[in-house]
Amino acid sequence: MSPTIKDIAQLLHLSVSTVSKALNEYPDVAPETKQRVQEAARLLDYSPNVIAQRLQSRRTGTLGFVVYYGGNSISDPLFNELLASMLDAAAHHQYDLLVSGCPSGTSRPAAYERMIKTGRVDGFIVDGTDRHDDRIAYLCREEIPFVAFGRTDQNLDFPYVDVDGRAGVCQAVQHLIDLGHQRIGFIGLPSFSFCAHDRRQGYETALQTNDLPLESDLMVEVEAGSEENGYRAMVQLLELSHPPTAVMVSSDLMAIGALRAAQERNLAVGHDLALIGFDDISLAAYTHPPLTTLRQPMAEIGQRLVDMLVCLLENKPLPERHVILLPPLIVRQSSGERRDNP
Amino acid sequence: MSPTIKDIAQLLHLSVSTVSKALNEYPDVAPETKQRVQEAARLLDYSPNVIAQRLQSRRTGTLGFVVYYGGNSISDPLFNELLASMLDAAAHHQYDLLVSGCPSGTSRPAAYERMIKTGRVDGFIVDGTDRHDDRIAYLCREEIPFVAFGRTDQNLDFPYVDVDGRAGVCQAVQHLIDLGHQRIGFIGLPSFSFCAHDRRQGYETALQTNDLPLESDLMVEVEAGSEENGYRAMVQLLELSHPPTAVMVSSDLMAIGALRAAQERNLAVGHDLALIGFDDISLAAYTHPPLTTLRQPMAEIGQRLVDMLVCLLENKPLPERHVILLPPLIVRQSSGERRDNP
DNA sequence: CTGTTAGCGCGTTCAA
DNA sequence: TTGAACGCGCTAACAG
Repeated sequence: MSPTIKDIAQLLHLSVSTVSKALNEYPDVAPETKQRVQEAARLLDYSPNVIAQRLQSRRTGTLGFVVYYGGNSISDPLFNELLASMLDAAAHHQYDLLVSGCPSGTSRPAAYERMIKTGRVDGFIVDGTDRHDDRIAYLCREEIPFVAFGRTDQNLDFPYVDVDGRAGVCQAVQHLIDLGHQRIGFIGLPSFSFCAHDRRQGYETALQTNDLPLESDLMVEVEAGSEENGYRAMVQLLELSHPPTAVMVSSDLMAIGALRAAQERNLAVGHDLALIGFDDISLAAYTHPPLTTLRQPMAEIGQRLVDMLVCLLENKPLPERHVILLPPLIVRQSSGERRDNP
Repeated sequence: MSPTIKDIAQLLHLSVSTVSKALNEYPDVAPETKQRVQEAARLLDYSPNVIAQRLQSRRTGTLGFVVYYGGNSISDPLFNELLASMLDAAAHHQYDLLVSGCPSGTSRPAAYERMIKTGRVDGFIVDGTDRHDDRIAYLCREEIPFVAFGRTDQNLDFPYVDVDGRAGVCQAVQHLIDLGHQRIGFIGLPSFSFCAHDRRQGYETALQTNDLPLESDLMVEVEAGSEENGYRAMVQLLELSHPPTAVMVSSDLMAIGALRAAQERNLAVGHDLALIGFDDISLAAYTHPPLTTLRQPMAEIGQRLVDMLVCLLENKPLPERHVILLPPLIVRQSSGERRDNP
């Protein structure tokens, strides 16, 4: 086994507590013994047992992150980027990140309850909020530290980071209108999710601002943001007697499915049909044609989430309790050029 | 704070050890007291403190998984699927999964050393092996329990799960030859990685078996498996004075970049040019045209890795120490129809 | 069958 | 400046 403080103490004929102090830079220890202890620690290749430290400090130094296989959470291409940035930030603060699946069949709050009650983690990052989110409600009620990526429509005050999907989509749809489009379709994510609703509002706002009618035929809502569902939704729009000339799609994955549906009907996207996605996954630049989309700044989001949660856990004041980031519109070729009025 | 065994003991006027035994289903405790204890535990909503359990048992019940932001590990689209299946399997065995980034600037073995020496984890899953892998060498030397996804060319015996890239690519290239292709290009991953080398061997074997010449012009090796690099490699192949009529690409991400390069030159992939990828990421079915590729069975891989590691940690015999899975060839449209001989 | 005692490895009193 | 004593919450050995 790896050496303990006790081993160092015996080697140097010192007490365990003195060695502990020396290793933790306490002021009340002779410079000389401190030196000796630290040398011995290096010699024996000593590493503190974090389990023991955690038991005694009653803090785990661990952030919890619960993912859902079935849902959109882990299958989202941006998940990787989020995880990478959170790992980076957590390491920077000397925290571990415990990733846990939610066993299917159990309620979502139960997964969080288990992790916190058994003392595995000190707090949570919550990803992918719903408009009415039982996890958020639970965590607020129990006063468990957490930061969410996403807002809710519940009347609860909790710290979050979010992307302004409404403003983003509004800007994107305005871009389509500026290019000369009048019939613009919308493919939305399931509306129980907050961001789905948020993005849809951006679409509606943009149309209303430009005195364009809202037509329910032009708005399709899918069950999950897969390529398959994007494909199907696009087929549905293209089969309308009076199909749209442009479509705002709520995720890049769906946009790629939509692209394929258009291409199978020999529509040249970027010319016959304008398409805009959401996310800016790395593949978006490599579709044919490259996808115009709204970029989610995942690196910043992950870092902010972790920074905020660490503040909460260490009782430091939060610089900002609510962070809302604007997703920049990345114009590529799928949205096309200015169009002659029909 | 959440209640402890001590709280239950005081409530029932029992000793701490009796309560502990009752909760852990020890035989030497009166059925009646066991009943009372378990009722009280439910009443108080007791959960055991896993940190304390770990300290006393000297086992963390945690599997370690180190990822690299820079490398291919976390940015790989299959990473999600691997993680999901590992989480599922780990939960099934009652293990936690601690995901940790490798701080850039430190050596790779150092990340593993830190996790095991500080007692954060009991063992590791290692992903993305190199032909000469310093992590594997370290873990073998220190006799730290681990299972690798991937093999190495070092003379070390360790448990692993791997995909037979050689046989897979060989089959795919044979498929191209059977369709009538004679000039077949190859886009490979960096050859320090084992699987890159393995796949390349499959390509070479297939050509040799069919008495086709190996031409170094037709084999491109990139620095990392990104769309961008696939794009560039394909441009390089297409600019040859005598370009290939088919290309085997070592990853779907690169294949998507390659697809785009071909399309920009107005080549109809699946007709003018055949393309086969590797991985079968979910998007592969939604490119234009859909991508023929070799499927990596990630769900099975993740589960096997975890099952094996758990066996190792619990000193159970390993059913198989070396598992090699065949990647099935998924024929879609990018590889095209049978071709008239030129 | 139950309770007492001890110890996992560490940090933190408080005397000496 | 050092060390003895205690406790974090739990399990395990041994007495009773």
